[in-house]
Amino acid sequence: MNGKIFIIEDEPSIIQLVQHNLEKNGFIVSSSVNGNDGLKELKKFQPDLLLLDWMLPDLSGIEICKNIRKDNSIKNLPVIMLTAKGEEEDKIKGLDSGVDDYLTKPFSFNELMARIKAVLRRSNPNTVSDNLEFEDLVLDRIEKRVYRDKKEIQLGPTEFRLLEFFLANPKRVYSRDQILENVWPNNINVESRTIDVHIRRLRKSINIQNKKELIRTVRSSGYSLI
Amino acid sequence: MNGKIFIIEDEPSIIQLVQHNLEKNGFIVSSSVNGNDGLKELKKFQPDLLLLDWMLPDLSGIEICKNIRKDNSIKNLPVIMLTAKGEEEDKIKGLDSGVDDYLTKPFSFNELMARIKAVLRRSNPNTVSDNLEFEDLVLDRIEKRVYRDKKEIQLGPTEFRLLEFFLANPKRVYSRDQILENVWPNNINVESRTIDVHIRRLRKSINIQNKKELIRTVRSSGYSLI
DNA sequence: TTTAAATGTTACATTTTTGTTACAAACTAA
DNA sequence: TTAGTTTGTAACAAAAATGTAACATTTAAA
Repeated sequence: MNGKIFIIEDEPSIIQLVQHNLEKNGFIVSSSVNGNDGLKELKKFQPDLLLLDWMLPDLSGIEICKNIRKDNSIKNLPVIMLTAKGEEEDKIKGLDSGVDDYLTKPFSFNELMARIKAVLRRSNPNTVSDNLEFEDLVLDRIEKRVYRDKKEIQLGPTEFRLLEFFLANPKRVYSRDQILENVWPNNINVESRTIDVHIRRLRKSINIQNKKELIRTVRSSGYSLI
Repeated sequence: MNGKIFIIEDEPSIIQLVQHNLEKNGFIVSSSVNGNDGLKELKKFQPDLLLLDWMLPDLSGIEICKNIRKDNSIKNLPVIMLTAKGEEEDKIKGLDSGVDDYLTKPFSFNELMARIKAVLRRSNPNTVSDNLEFEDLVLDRIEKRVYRDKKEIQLGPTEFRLLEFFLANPKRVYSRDQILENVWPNNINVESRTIDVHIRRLRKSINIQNKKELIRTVRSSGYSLI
């Protein structure tokens, strides 16, 4: 993955979080905290996609979007709009102001990632790769296969999702709660110990002889790759 | 089928639709929403055919076409022009500006496909094939026949469509929903178990002794070839 | 109309996946 | 060290997904 993404969002903590995660996924990211600066920097940066906050201190997201559609040099830039919950969602749904997709805060990073990929795939099919890789581990989302050291490994559905989740941000430590939220279907209640068991199953599957352990336990925090 | 097609068209929804369908039919597709960018990207992409909108925000289709015919490196690129209904059709008919064929919007995808094939067959006979192949499996769309290991196999209509669908992207895992959407006539409601049964029928038909199973079940995800 | 083919559905057997528990082992802090 | 906490592991039962055959209904063909 190697696209460029620009963010216009006035909440620094969101920028930081999203930017950090996107960069880990191989994107090149730049950002701005208000609309006017954003529009200027946008043109310099030439992104493949724009993440745009709905409420900004100066211009609204809608206005920015209209400006973009009018400007020939960036007319076709795909835009994903970010809205706070309840913040006139319907309007956005209704308007075809050229927004390619929108997302309601708070959103999970996985969801954002999925949308980004969908939008990029539409506009620029070569930007997105559907393989997740980490060291000698390869996960093919299209064919739903996993390889370690070029040899295929059989995983159950939950193990697959679990690994997919970790691979999006290798090395990052996830708490059991975070894992639960992102890997299990919504609103499903499972004991937190369940995760340990699945981790154990995943470990069993992806470990091969003479190769190092890939899943790290961080006591009282959670798990991560490497 | 393995040609590369480039699209210059300012209406994203048309691009999306056409691109998606062409890719399903095995073409590699790239696109641009305006003339100037299009001309540049065209040369990089080296397509076997160009779908060109008549009305574009910057250059007109005609101008683009003239540019192409002047440029030695892409001089012979076949072009199919797309025109909105009533949009000076006659002019196009009359002019020999090097357009190989033209099509009036709205057009059916089947019609587009037929023209593309016709044009490609003329210019580059090897690009077009109406056979889908995968390993020792051959599906002939014209004669509606299927062969495994050179021996003909009898399939029911649904089995045929099912196999045709899988063959467009072998190895790719499709969910039952995706299969439903693409193989069954629109808006038809069938139980998702129905798919399993048809898969089973297809399997029964295409499996021959001593040959490996061709349809893979991916538990909780769907099915794929190989 | 009669007959055969194609299709959708259901029921049941089989296999796989999953969640939970119980206990052992490892770790931490006092 | 020891007590308390956290994690690893195996086993088991319950739930879910899939394969298969049989049957009823629809559609097409003769």
